[in-house]
Formats: sequence, C-alpha cells, structure tokens
Amino acid sequence: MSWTDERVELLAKLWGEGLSASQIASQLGGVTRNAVIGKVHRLKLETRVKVAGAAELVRPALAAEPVMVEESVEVATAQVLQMQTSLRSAARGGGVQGATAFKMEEPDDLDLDIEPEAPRAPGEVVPIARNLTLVQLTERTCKWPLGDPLSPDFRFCGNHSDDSSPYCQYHARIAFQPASERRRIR
DNA sequence: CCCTGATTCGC
DNA sequence: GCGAATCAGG
Repeated sequence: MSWTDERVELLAKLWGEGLSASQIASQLGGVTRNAVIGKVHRLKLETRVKVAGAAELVRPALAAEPVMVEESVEVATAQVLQMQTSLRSAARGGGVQGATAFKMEEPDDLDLDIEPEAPRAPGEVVPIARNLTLVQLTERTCKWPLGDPLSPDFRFCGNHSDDSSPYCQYHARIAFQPASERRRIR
C-alpha cells in the first residue's frame, strides 16, 4: 500500500484529531503504526502536543483556536478515549484491581457504562468499559457491544480479554452462561 | 504486559 | 521516501 494523496489526507486529519499512530494505522489499513509515525515525521506535521502516554491531555483542545462544533466533539472524544486508557493503565500499574471497577450498589450511573440487560448479584463488580470504537478493537480487547449499533455513539467494552476470548472476563460470563445458570433474561 | 511516539538506517 | 527495528517511556 502506498501513500496516495487521499491516504495522506486522512492521515493528517486523524493525526490532527489526536488519534494515536496505531489507531490511525488500523483505520488506514495496510500500514503499521511505525509507517504512520515515519510518515508523520516526513510530512513534518508534528503540531500535536506531546502525547507521551499519560499526563496531561486536557490542554490541547482548550488551547486550540476556535473550531467548528462537530470537530470539537471529535477531538474531545479522542481525548476522552486516551484518558480512559491512561486511567486504566495507571490503575493496572498500581495493582489495585478495585480501581477499575465500582460497586453496583452505588447508583451513580455514568450512563454509557451500564448494561441494563445484565443481571447482577448485589455487590457484584461491574468493570468500567473503555468505550472503544470498532477500529480501535484488537485481538485482545473485549468486543461486547454497548449501545445502539446504528448510533454514532456505538462502542465496545474494550477491556482486556484473555487470549482466545472475544470478551473480557466479565462479559464472557454473560455471553457464555451455562444453561443451568441462565434464568430469566428478557 | 499493554501501550505511546522518536529515531535510526538499510532498502 | 519508506518503514522495520529499536529505543525510551507511561
């Protein structure tokens, strides 16, 4: 695959929106993240504020000059996704498993993260979804769908899934229920 | 281990 | 110009 004008244009657009090199690579197809990074450098379009993994991702959107509403939403979305990734890795690094989940008893519904149809026992822990888009899924991200597939807000859980499984540990339990355990699920 | 971008250098 | 390998890092 070569760098046609169209592909370069898409690259520049996505890079400007704050997507990571690997995400852009998967969306372009036929190239690796290394290729994307290399191209970005050759094009000298470094404008993006440092990414370097975690730290501050709030600044860029606010510092940028006025943009059209729709574009702002896209940027904000990308940043939120990155933030979730950062928070997740931060929690993982601390070895505190509880930090990535919350008890169902607290009705502090963060809307997007709750699967209404999922039956849960009191006190059972529900993982917070990463809300990844289709192109962000990899071999080891949970592919449990969240929301309306026809909506632009459609996302996937995206939490880590064990090698062969298409779902994270939590959603695998829901997806592959033994007949004995399956009770009334509307 | 998962991920990020940066750089080098043979092609 | 291209991008795999490598480096440095969260």
